Amino acid sequence: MGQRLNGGYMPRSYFGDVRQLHLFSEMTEDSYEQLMRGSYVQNFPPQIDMIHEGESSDFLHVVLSGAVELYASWNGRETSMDIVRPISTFILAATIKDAPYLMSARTIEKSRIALIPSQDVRAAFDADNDFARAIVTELAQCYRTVVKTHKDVKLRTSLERLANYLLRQQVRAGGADKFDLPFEKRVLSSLLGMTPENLSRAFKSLIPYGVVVDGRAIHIQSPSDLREFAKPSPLIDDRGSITVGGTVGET
Amino acid sequence: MGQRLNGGYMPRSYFGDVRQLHLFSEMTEDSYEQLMRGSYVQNFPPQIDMIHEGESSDFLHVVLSGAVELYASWNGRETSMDIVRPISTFILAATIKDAPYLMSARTIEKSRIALIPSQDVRAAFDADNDFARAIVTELAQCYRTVVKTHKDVKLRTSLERLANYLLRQQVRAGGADKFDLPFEKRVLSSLLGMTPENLSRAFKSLIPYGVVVDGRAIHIQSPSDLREFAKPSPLIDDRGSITVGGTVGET
DNA sequence: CGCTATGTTGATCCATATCAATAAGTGTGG
DNA sequence: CCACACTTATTGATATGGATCAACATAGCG
Repeated sequence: MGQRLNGGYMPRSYFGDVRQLHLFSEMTEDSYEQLMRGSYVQNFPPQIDMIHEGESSDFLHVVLSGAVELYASWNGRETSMDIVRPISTFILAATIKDAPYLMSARTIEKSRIALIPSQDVRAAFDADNDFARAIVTELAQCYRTVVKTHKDVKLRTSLERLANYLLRQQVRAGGADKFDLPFEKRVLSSLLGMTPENLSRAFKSLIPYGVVVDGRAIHIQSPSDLREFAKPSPLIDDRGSITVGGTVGET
Repeated sequence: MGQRLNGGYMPRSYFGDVRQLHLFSEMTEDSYEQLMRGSYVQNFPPQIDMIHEGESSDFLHVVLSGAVELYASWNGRETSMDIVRPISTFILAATIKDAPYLMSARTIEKSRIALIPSQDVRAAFDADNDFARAIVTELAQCYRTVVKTHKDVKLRTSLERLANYLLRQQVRAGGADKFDLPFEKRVLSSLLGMTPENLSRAFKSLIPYGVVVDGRAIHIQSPSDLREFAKPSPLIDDRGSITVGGTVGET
């Protein structure tokens, strides 16, 4: 403990950013100061591997800016599991259980990451009852999100997953009929469990439903047609949409 | 509240069975008595739907005997998500979040189920700090199990999933080279994300690796050959194996 | 401005689903 | 306890979603 890599101790200017997460907002000031004392902030360029599955979980990570891809590998294959955007934590479960990471993480953009020593998180968990309860809420949320993702994969074809993904993104874009994909199509294809080639063709297949694609720009010309095809369900597609500092919408 | 369906209040004879779950073992005697006071036990025949996805979560369920299939549906399709065996709880996350069930549940055998009113669970969660911490451990466990299942589906072919499933079952059977499938092949195929026809052919494809199947009886003649093909990974295949009252093996 | 990574398109292959028919269990009631 | 009925499992034939391989186009980026 105490070894500083780069970036040094966490500047107090970030204290507020991290604190606004549900996970930390109800902690006692004491516990929070204690946690931050051993934490630090690092800046990463894009495409940097931060953690690798199988390693022991030394830090709880908080994405302050940028974007992080969680992915998994087996037998030479690789798949994207989730994309984490500010301001959220990741690998909380591994931290709490003091168990190896189940997923790897790499930046997909230039990112600023807060690193909180796992043993400090566990100490706060033991000492602070409200923090323990906040972790329950967070983990229940994470659990339900993975269950939804798993239903998505097992119950839908790749075309249906894409259609529903676009509708979810439209919601995140505030309902606008034009928005940009938040990352490369290559990453999207892996996230949706398909190949880049298949994704390319899937976009084509959605033209009859009024989906127009130009690079990363998506135009949903006829939301009703797309919805009729996609048949979105709150039990799969309602994901916690984030407005900085608060989760909006029950999940 | 207070409406008794059938089975009446929980007989004290079950108090110990439920208490031995990690989830409840560290509760104060007070909180535990409080929880049990409003709970009851019901016996179900096989193939009975107990809860349906989308409903609000009125009870935390505990499987005391038998087996329960968690499954999910969308647009006329259905898939098995997990099988819950004694003694375990299910739908804890929905209970805690007071959110709708994401999965349905039906008995696959004659089963005895304890029903604990969700509001009592939430009350205990608020009042009992140790219980809150036990829930964290349980949810982290659940989360990691779903992540593993999701990796299994996204990274492996159906044949590879079957091979690894058999190896996991072998572990559960204490390493014996002969054991029985714990439920119908139809259910197994859905759990593994394939059709019954495909499962039937998959078993055939494993013959070269020394897998002999006769009804539900499995004989793994050459574990080393099967392992060489299946390439099991602790980051996917180590699932919490249960010895009544305790989880054995880190997950 | 050219290199390299990303994305598209076409041809083909493979895994898995579907449809159809049969066989084998399994449970139920006479 | 057996016979029937119904469900589950197997097997074969075929269809299809999606992967792979290959070539080319395009877009970022240094």
